[in-house]
Amino acid sequence: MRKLTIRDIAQLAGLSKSTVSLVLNNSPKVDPATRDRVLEVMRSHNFTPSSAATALAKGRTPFIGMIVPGLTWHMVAAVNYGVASVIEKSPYEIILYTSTNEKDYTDLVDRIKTSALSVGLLVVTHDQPLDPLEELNRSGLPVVLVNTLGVPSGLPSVQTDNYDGTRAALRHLVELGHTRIACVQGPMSYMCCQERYRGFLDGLAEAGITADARLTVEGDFHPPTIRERVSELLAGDDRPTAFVAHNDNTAYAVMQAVIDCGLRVPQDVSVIGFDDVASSADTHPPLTTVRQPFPEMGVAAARVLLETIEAGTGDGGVINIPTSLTVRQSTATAPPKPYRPAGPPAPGPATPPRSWSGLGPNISRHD
Amino acid sequence: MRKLTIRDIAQLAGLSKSTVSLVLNNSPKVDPATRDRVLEVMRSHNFTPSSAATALAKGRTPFIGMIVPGLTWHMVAAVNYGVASVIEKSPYEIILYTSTNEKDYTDLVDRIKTSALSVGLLVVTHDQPLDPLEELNRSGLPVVLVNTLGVPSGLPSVQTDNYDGTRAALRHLVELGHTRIACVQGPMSYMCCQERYRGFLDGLAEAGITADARLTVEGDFHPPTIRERVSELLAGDDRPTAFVAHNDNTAYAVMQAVIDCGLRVPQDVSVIGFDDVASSADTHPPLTTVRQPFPEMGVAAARVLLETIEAGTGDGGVINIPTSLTVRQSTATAPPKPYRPAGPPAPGPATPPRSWSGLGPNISRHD
DNA sequence: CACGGGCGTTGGACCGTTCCAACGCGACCG
DNA sequence: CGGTCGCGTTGGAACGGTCCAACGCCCGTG
Repeated sequence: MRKLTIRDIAQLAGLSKSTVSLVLNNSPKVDPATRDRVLEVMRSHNFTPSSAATALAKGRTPFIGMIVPGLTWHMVAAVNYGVASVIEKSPYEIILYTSTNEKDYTDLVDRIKTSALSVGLLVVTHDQPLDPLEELNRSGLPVVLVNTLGVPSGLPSVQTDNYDGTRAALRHLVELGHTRIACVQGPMSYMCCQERYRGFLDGLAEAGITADARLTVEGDFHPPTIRERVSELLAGDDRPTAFVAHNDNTAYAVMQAVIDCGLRVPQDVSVIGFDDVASSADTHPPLTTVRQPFPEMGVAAARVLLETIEAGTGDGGVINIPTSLTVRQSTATAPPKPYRPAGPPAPGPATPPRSWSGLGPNISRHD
Repeated sequence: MRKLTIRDIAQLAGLSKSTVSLVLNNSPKVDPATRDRVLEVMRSHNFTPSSAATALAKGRTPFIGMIVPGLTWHMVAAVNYGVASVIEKSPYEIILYTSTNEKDYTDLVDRIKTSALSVGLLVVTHDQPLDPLEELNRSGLPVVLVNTLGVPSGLPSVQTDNYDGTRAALRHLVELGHTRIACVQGPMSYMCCQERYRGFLDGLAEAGITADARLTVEGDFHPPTIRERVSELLAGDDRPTAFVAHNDNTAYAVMQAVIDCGLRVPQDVSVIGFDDVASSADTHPPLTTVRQPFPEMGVAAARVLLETIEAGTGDGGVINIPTSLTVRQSTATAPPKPYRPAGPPAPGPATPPRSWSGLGPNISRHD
C-alpha cells in the first residue's frame, strides 16, 4: 500500500486538500467539526505528512544541528541528555555533527552552511576557534554555545559559573578550618581554568588568607604528572591540608598522590574536585566536588536556541548556570596544627583505612 | 540574494535544468565538457541543491537515525566516534535520538517509523526489549545494532567477543602463575556478562584449574557493594591472588577493596578489567584490561548499515569484533604460595607503595 | 540518398506539501 | 429586498528538484 498523501485524506473526508493542510497547521480558520473529522480520518489511517514535502513548501527544515567534540567526555553525553529532553518535546530533530578534534572543523561548519539542513545550531565547545561559528551566525543561522571551556565569544552561550564554583569550594574548606589550601590548576589556556583560579584566589582573600604561590600547582589534566607534583608538595615542610582541583579527574590523581604519600583523605588532607562527573560518587572516598550541571546547561541552551529560532530574537547574552557544591567524604575538618608525620612517604601512623566513614554532618549524596 | 536553484544554473550555463540535474547525479550520459561547464558554474556561484526538494523528488531522505542510550557512558561517545568517522564520508547525516532509559522507547521507535525521516537506523543497545526494532526492520527499514549488551536478536548486529576476551584475560593470569582466580560478575541478566563468565570458566578449565564457586562474586556494577564483597573474600583463608572483573569500573572497586585490606595491586593481588575505558590508563596502578573496541564497533555497524541501505542486501548476521588484552600494571606474577599475612585488614607488611613500577616486560600502553 | 542508431540534450509531468487569492453562503444592516 | 461582511472552504500556483519519453543531430551503413 502506497503512502497516503494529504490528497487521499481530503478525499476520504470529503474536503479539499487545502482544508486538510489548514488542519495540519492547525489554523484557527477551520470549523471545529471539520477539524475533528479530518483528524479522525488521519488517525484511523495513521497518516503523517511527508516531511520532505513540508520542508520544501515551507522553505524551512525541522532540524537543529548539534556539534559535539569527538572526545569521549562524560560532559558530552550529559549535555546531550539535557538537550534531548528539550528537543524531543519540540517539532525538531537533532542532526549530529561530531567534530573529531584532530582536524579543524571549518569544513564541518561549511557543510552545515551549504547543506542548509538546519535552522539552528547548538555547539558544545571544544578546543577550537569560534570564528567560523560567528560568521555562520552573522549570516543568519541562530547559533548557541554550550560553553564548557568558557571561551570568550560574541555568540549567545550557556556557561557555568566557574568563578563562583571554586569560591564556594574555598568557603567550604575555610569553614572546615583549613588555612593551607593548595590549588591544582588545569591548562590555563582555558578560560574556565582561569576563572576557577580567580575564584580560588578570591576565596582565599575573602577568608583573609594570603596566597602562597608555592601552593599553586600547574596542572595539565594529566594524572601522572599531577601525582608527581602533588607528591612533591606533600613531601615538603608545612604541607597543605587541602587541595582544590580544577577537575574531578585531577582530584582523583590528587587523592592517589595523597595515599601514595602515606596520608589519608580526608583526615590528613581534604580534596575537592570540579565537575561532579558520574563516577565521583563512587570514588574512595566519595569525592566532594563542585557540581557543574551539564544536563541543565544542555536544557538551557536548547531552550534559548528554540526561542531564537521561533521568535527570531537573539538576545545574544551569556547565561550563567550556577554551580553547586556536592559535599561527600573527601573533605573534613582540618587536622590539628601541630600534626606532622616524620617523613612524607612515611610508614607513619600506619593508618587503618576506612576510618573516614561518618564524617561531616552535611553529607549530600547526589546519585 | 535569493537562493539559487537548478534552473538558475541551467540558465547560466545555457542548458536545460534536466542536464544540470543529470550532472548533479553524475550520470554518465552527459558530455564531459558540458559537465565541467556546469560544475564550474555551480562552483563559482556556490550552489548547493535543496535537500528538501531532492528528498521529495527522489522519495528518499539522506538521513540515518541513531538511537543512543541517554546514559552517560564512555561507551556511547566512543561508539559514536566510530560511527561519525564513517558517516561523514557518506552523503548521509545522522539524526540523533536519545533514549532516556527511564521511559521505554516504543514511542521513540514510533516517531522514527511514522516520520519516515531516516532510511536506516543504528541502535546502540540499552537495557530494553528489541521487539519494536525487529518489527521496524521487518517493515522495511534497515536496522543495525551495536550490541554492547550482547542481547540476542535476529537483527544484524555488531558485537564484541566477550567470551574470548575473558578467556584471554585468564590465559594472561595463568601465564603469570595465578591459580586462585576470582571473578566479579556484572549483572547476569546481561548476555555479555553471561558470556564473560563462560569465558572465565572455560579459561579456568583450559588451565586445568577446577573452579571454586566461592571465588565467584556476584556483582551489580555498583562499587560500594563490590568493595564489600571483595573485602570479605580477601579476608577469608586461601584468598584469591587475582580478580577478573566484568567491567573497568568494577575493577576500580576491586582495586580499592584490595588496598582497603592492606594489600597491594599487583604484588599481592592482580586485577583485570573489561572495556578499556579512557580513564583506565590513568588509574593507580594503570589497569590491565580487556579492550572492547567501541570505535571499531561503531565503524563496523555504520559500514554494514550503509551497505544494507545501498545494496538492499541485509546479511542479517552478527559481526564479532575481537577484543584485545591491554596489559598495564595491575597484573603481575602471582605471589609465592606460602605468603599469607596474619590478619586480613592487616597492618601486615606495611608496604611502601610505588614499588610496583617496572613490572612485566610486555607493558603495552594504549593512550 | 534514405535510414537506423546512439549520444547528448530537453520539456514537462510529478513528488506532497503550503499558501494566497477567490469564492459561496448565510447573517446582518440600512 | 439588495448589498456588505466574514467565515469556512477551495482551486491551483508555487517550492526545487528527478526522471522519463521524446527529440535533434551526426555518423555509419546498405
